[in-house]
Amino acid sequence: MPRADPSNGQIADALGELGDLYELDGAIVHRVLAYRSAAKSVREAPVSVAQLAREGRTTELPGVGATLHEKILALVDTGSIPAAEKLRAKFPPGLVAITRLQGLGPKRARLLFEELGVDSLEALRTAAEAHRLRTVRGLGARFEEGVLASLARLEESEHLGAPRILLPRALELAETLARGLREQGGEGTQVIPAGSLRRQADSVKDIDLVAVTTRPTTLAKSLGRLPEIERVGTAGKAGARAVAHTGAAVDLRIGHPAQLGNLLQHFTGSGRHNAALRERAVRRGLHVSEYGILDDANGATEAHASERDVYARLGLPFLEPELREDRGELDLVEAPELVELGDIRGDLHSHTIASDGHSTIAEMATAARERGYEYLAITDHSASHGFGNAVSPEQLRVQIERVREANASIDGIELLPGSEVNILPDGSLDYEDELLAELDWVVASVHTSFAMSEQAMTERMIAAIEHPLVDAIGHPTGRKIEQRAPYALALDAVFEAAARTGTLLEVNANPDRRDLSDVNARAAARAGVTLVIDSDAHRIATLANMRWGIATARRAWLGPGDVANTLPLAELLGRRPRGARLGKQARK
DNA sequence: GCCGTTTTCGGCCCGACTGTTTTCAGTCG
Repeated sequence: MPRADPSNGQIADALGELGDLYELDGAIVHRVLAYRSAAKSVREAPVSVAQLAREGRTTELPGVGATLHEKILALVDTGSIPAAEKLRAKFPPGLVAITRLQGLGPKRARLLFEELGVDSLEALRTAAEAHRLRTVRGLGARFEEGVLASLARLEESEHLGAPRILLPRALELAETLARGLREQGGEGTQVIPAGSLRRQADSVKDIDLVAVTTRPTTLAKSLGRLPEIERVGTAGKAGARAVAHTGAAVDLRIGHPAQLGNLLQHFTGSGRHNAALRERAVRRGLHVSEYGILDDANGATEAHASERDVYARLGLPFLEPELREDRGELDLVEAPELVELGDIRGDLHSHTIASDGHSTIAEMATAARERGYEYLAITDHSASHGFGNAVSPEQLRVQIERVREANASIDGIELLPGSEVNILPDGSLDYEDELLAELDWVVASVHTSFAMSEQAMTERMIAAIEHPLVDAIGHPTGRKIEQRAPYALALDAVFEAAARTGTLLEVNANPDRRDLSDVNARAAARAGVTLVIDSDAHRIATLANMRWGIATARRAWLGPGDVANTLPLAELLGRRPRGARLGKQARK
C-alpha cells in the first residue's frame, strides 16, 4: 500500500524542526536560516511539494538546493529524515520548547541541558525555583527571574488562546492610538501604523507605530496616558513599548522627521524583506538601517524623508507595503500595478433577509450604489443550506422576481438575481439546472462535509467549476483565519480547471476568511485564473469589507486586469455568455 | 545550506537591549 503524500505543511514543519535541531546542535546560523527559509518556501508553494520531489524539481523552489531536495525526498519516500532521527536521539523534545521562551535561545537551552540536565519546561521551572540557574557560569539571578516571568507569560497566553489579532480590530486600535498621540505630540507630529498592519496582513502579533516629532521624550511618555493603554514597559526618546487593555502589545518608535522614510521602511518590514533588501544593498556597497543608508564610497549616512527615496536610492522601484514579504519583489524592475478599491465596479456576492442576511434587497442596492458600484449580485443561500436559512426553489423564484422588480424601481445600479449555491459532496449543486439558468449570477460554495479526502474534495470542487452555469467559486478553501484550516484540496488541479473553463475564483473579503489567501490568489492568477473580489456582505455595513479583499489581492500582486469585477457589467457578462452555456440536452 | 552584474567558494543585514561581562554573547525584532 503506497504511503500517503505528506502535505506541504507537514514537509515545512519537518524542515522547521530540523532547523531547530541543528540550531541546538550548534550549527552556524546561516545553515539554520536556510532550513527556515526553505520551510517558508515549501509552505507557500502552490503545488504539491511531495510531487515536485518525486519529479526532482524541488530545487525550483527558492531556498531549496540539492541537500534539501534529498531530505524532502527521504521524507516523502520513507516518512522520515535520517538526520532528524539522529538529532532527536541527541536532544530531548522539550528543549525546542525552551528555545521558544522569551529571553532563551538555542545557546542557553543547550547550556542548561548540559549543565543542569534541564530537558523540559517543567524541569526548567523546577531548576529556576530552586535557584539552580544562577549557578551556571554566565547566568545570574536576573536571568533566573526573567525565566520565571517568561514561563508565567507563556502560561497566561496559553490561557487566553490565540494571541494574534485580526487586521480590522488591530487597525482600529492602531488608528485610535495614532490619533491620541498626534493630539499629545502637538505641531508637526506624525504617527503612522507600520509593521504587518501596514502590509495589510491577515492578522498581526503586535501594533507597530512609527512617529516623527521634535519632542520625542514627551511623545513617548504620552503613550502611557492614552485610555486604551493598560501599562507601559519602557519609554525613552527612541520610543516606548506598552500593552493595551485588549492585551495587544504596542511598539512605538520615534525618530527625526528627516529620517521618516528610513524609519517607516525599517518598521514596515517584513523582517525577511528587510534582510533580503540589505543583503542586496551590501553587494552595491550600501548599508541600510532605520537611520539612513551608509555608502561605502564616502562613508556618509544619508537620511531620507520619504520611503520612495529609500527605494530609489537602492535602485528599486517603489514597492507598496503589501508586496514586502520577500516573495520575489526585490527582483522587480518595475512595480506591478495593484488593484485598488476604486477599480471595483460591483459586488457579486451578497445576502439579504431572504436567507441569513439582515438587510433588504432595496437597502443593499442603495448602499451599493452609494459606494459607487455599477452592479450588485444578490446571492442568498440555496435549498440545502439549513440553519433555518435555506431558500427553496419556489422561494428562489419569488426572490428572482423581487430582485427584478427592485432593479426596475431603483436607478443607478444594476441588480443581478443570483444565488450562492451549495456544492454537495458529490459535486452536484442543490438547484436544478433549469432554475439556475434563470439566474444572472451563480456563486458555488462548499458549506458542508469539510472532512473529505483531498482527492474527493478536489473532484467535488472541479465538478462545480466545470458546471456550465457556475460563474464563480465562493471562498474556495473554506479557511477561517486563526480558527479553521482550509479543507484538503489539490489547488493546482483546481486552478487548472478554473483557468480552462473561465470560472472565476473568489477572493472572499470577509476579514475572517480572506479566501483565497494572498499566496493562493497569486498562484491562481499565475495559473491563468481570473479572480473576483466579493464582500459576501450580510448587511449593508459589511459591503465595506471589500477593502480586506482588496488588501489580499494586492498582497497577491493582482492588478485590475486579474479581477473580473473591475469590468463594466456588459463586459463582465460577455466573458462567458450564460445563454450559450447549456448544451441542447440540458436546455431541453 | 544556499547562491552568484565582485559566481562554484566565501560570503550570507542591522541595531537595540539585557545581563553579565571587564569587552561581549545571546536574544530580539
